[in-house]
Amino acid sequence: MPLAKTEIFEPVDAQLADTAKALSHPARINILRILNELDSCITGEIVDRLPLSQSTVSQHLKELKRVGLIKGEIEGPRTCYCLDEAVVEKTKAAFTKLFSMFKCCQKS
Amino acid sequence: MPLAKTEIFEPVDAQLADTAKALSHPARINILRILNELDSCITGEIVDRLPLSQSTVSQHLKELKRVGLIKGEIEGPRTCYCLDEAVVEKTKAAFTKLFSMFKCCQKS
DNA sequence: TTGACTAATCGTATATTTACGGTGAACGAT
DNA sequence: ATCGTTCACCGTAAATATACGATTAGTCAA
Repeated sequence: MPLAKTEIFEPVDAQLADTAKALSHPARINILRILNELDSCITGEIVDRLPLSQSTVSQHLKELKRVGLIKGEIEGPRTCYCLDEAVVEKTKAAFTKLFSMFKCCQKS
Repeated sequence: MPLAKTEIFEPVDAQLADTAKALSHPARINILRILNELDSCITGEIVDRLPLSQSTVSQHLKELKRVGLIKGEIEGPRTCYCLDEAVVEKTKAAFTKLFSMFKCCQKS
């Protein structure tokens, strides 16, 4: 990408697009499912449940953390991750708002 | 990316991630808004409304078409684009389902 | 048929993403 | 103090994504 023209657009759309980017890999959606199921867990536990290396999973966690969907808390030698419920709810609201904009979604 | 490991994951997540990828650029979200507003329009009209070149817009349209969110119909020398309402509604449902999975989104 | 117009595609440059193995910092236990 | 464990981060390689100008194919009007 030769120059990210992302700052030219509406902040609302830029933000939504950024969050969509974080959701644009199945591993990351999977991680969200895992964290929702277990409430909170250690990196290693997520690694065990995914067919990816530790370093790759760590990168995916970083991306989810970047957009705020998850929080990581250091507990001794481990890091304990969990969903940031406030951000998850806000994200849900943002997508709901996007889709409720469409005329075709207002009929039903 | 050295080997897309995307096929290892659940088809549901892969599909959702793929659609999220299409939504992961503000220009593409903008295009969806434009098509929703105008019901249908020509490529050139979209180009006029975006701060991007014709070829770049064409690429974004191609990506949206790839995941089915929009349809393009050739009308003489032009192409007329519009939302694929069925796919938009299905996509809305898919995201709603994802977010309704979260415990924190069930409380409210 | 020629000329103008539209838009997809090609080629190119650059940035980002995804994946991995390896390293190292931080912690806890012995 | 040393050792093992955990995991973030580095470097690297390959694939994709984003952007643009230029080209091409197609259509319509004159």
